[in-house]
Amino acid sequence: MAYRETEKMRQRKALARQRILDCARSRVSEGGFRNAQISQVASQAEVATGTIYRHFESKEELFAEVFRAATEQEVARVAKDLAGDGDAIERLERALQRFARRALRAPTMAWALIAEPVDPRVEAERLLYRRAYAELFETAIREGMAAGTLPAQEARHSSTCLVGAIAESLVGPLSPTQTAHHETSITDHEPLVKTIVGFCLQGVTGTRR
Amino acid sequence: MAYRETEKMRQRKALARQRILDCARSRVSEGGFRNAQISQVASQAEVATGTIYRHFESKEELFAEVFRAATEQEVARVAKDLAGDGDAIERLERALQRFARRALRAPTMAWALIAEPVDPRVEAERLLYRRAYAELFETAIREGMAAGTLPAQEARHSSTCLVGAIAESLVGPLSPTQTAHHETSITDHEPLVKTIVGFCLQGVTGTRR
DNA sequence: ACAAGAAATGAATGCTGATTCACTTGTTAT
DNA sequence: ATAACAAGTGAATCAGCATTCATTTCTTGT
Repeated sequence: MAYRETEKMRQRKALARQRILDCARSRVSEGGFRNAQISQVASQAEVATGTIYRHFESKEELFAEVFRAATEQEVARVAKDLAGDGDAIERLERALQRFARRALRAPTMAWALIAEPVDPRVEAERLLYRRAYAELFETAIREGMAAGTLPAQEARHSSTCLVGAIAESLVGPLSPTQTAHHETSITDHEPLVKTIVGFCLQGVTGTRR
Repeated sequence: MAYRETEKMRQRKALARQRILDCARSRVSEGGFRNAQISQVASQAEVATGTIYRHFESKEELFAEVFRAATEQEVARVAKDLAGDGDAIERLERALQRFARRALRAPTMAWALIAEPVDPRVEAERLLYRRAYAELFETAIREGMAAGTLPAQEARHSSTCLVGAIAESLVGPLSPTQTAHHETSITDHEPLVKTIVGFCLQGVTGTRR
């Protein structure tokens, strides 16, 4: 009996794993999932390609985890905004507004998370998180309905519409072709943000005919 | 001086080309773009794989054309509905409703067109057509604004929200995992359709705060 | 019927990365 | 120091398809 996994080793491994995840994420935030190859991630993380497979089942698994981590952060932020002060409408407004602004500030990553064509394993993760967003909004809508600030409606479907409206509105402005050139130009996105949020709130606040 | 392309030949070629397109489309409507391989299309069209390259630059080009044709049809239908009788609101309602119902009736094809991960050449086509839809809606919204049936708004952005809301709402119900099992079960989609349309109309008709 | 060329064929090739694995290096307990 | 085993390495392999191209089959005008 000689080698036994020790705490030190466990930490070192965890560290390496984290470093790989971080590098993968940084790769994605540069050029999207498309040009994040295993070999690149490996060299950036200063490990051999083979090592990556010691920490992750497969490429898809690795990137699914990258996706998960990145999106969890976003979901948490939205959740926080939705849990803040004010009535349901105000909270929805704040959450939507900030979400859109954050996305527009980190366009490549946002595009990768929202709209980039990805392989099925990662796409599955995306669907999961779209649902997560929708559920957060759904809860807020229900609260609004209970408090009487929002009219009766199918909260589930409304929230989905909301997610779709904001995602679609961002796709254009975020897409690499749009972003590529005037990377630095300070396009004023505020009108866009205002309309998106306006539309969404209307959709939710209006009374059904 | 011997062979000269004749009318008969030209027609025959056009026919073959069309048959290839049709088969490609049928492949897609079965399992999406993902499992539509050149070799399969070829065998279904009863030509050799090489022949396909006599008619199309590349796989992507072929499928971009499939996409174009399928989507053009849809765009035309929406355009027609938007050009019908009634005020802007009624026309928008009709167009949205029918669009959703058609999609839900042919889920695999709709999913391929709306949400399936596809390669860049085809994705480009998709963006184009999302824009086309948005522009149709935009026009309708402007007409409504001019006629006084709709309040002043950024028609461009509103229409994008509209496209997003409807697309997102359909993704869940259309996705293969949802569709696969209860293929035949007659899920009643009407409540969904009703909420989507309600949300969209609200988003467009409500007065800005 | 035949020559000149076009179109069709499909087996062989090529490409792009992900994945593997025989080997090297590192770690632990004695 | 050494045995026992784990972790790390990266060149070689593999896989899945798209694409090519030498060869065969078909068309046409004379």
